[in-house]
Amino acid sequence: MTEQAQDENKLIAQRRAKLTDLREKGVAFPNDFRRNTVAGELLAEYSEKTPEELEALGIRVCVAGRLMSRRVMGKASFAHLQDMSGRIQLFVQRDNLPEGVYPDFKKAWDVGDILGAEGQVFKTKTGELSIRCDSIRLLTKSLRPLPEKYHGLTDQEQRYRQRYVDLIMNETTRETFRIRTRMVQYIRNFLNDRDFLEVETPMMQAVPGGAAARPFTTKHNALDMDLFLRIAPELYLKRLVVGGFEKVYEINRNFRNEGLSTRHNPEFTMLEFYEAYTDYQDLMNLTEEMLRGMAEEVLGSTTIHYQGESYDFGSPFIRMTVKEAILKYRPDITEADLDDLDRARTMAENLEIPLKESYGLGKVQIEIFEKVAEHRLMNPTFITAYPTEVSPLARRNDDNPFVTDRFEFFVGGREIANGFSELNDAEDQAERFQQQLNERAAGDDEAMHFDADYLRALEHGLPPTAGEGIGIDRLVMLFTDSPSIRDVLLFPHMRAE
RNA sequence: GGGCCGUUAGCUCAGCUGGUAGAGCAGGGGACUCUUAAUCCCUUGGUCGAAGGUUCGAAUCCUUCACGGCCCA
Repeated sequence: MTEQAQDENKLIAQRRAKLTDLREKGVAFPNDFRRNTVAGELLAEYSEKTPEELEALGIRVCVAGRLMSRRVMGKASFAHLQDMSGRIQLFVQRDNLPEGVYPDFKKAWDVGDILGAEGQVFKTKTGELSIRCDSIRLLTKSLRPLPEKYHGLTDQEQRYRQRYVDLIMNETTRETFRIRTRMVQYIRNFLNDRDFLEVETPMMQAVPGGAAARPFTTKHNALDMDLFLRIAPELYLKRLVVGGFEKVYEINRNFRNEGLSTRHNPEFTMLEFYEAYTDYQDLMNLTEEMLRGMAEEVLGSTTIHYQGESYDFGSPFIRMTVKEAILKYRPDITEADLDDLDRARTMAENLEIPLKESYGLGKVQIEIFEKVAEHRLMNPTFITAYPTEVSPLARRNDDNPFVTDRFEFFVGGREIANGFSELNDAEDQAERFQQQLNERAAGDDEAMHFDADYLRALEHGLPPTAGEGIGIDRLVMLFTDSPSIRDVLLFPHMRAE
């Protein structure tokens, strides 16, 4: 038995028999039907017209799409055809069609089939815009039954595994992915308007860099060489700034070899952009402008409703440092507690945070921040002054080299973006890479690799630059009120069936 | 990784303290020329996620596994 045969059933067998009949009669999968409009266009153009006006206009149209419902009343039927733009009702009458077509429509064709129809636009007695068909054809036989018309497809596993069925059945799914595309288009327009250059950098890298994460490995056979799927494009984009592309961005996939959750998929989409002669403050301003504008344009509102909460993208975004955030949410902790390694470790242990011996003060502070503050950052918030220890690619602050000119951006308790003034001191970068190697040797397999070519690029001179990464999937979750990252990925990663 | 929940017809779901399975929709047959979850009459359809175990008897109880969902780390 073939794999395919395992889920065959009577319904499929009946449809296969109908397809066999079609093959015997001639071309079973014709491709000569041409439509001249779509459902949404008809509805937009003629919904407001009266039946009399439509009769006087006498508009003839050709539409095509999937048969989603059929109500047979003897010698006449109503049906709904769904195309990319929406649904239009068909009125199909035996005596308005060539001999023999109507019985096929009733018996040989099934809900789910792809049809082409031609006729005049009119309104039914109940006022629904419809097409009175005088020609109708089967264009593609569907062999598998669709889910039930009322409840549709609700099983989440099937919605993810068989996204094509989910898209056929669920308008909210279709809308989620349209919004996703509009968001990405908004970003492209926003950055293009500001003279950023969109580029593509390697997905397969000999040295994985730009983030602290475990990479996927692969092998190039001809070169007999191990390669890593990229965890970030960062180091390549900054090489381009060295090369003189002073404003660049890339929107593309990153791959991280981590567990799956409602917020993690092994491949996910990231926007990264870099602009020379700006700093992280400029970047925060740009981010705020972009996200506010995106909400207005894509959702028509600066208030985002997510899982019962509301987030305000219209007011100025909150800005505070890592330490301020900790002190705000834990008034019992003092600044002095955070500035001393021993006292900070005690604080962390009281909070039941597991610490490694190798953690310095900066890492301990961040662990405390993540435990007590991060999940409480609901409205759009920039957190700044990240410790240098946890920011190996960011520029040190001029007044306090313990921290960097870096921010992360949070909404709804979730990290959405990460940006900083870039470290363009090649010698400092070399030391930071060395420190990462030490951490790797100490057992941290997420520590960064030493990238000698990147250092060589920095030695040519990276202009003062700021750069940022924005997680597109999490942003889309927020904008589409989706509880799981799988809801915003067309084909989320699943275990084998 | 841990806890809880789920997996029954193509889909959405019932199935009680164990007695070998049901509905609606879809499908098949019939009636019906303004319906829209069309309606009315008749009707087909199941490896109850998988494998073990307990029992005279398991969809139901137990164990393990698979997949998914939610929460936690």
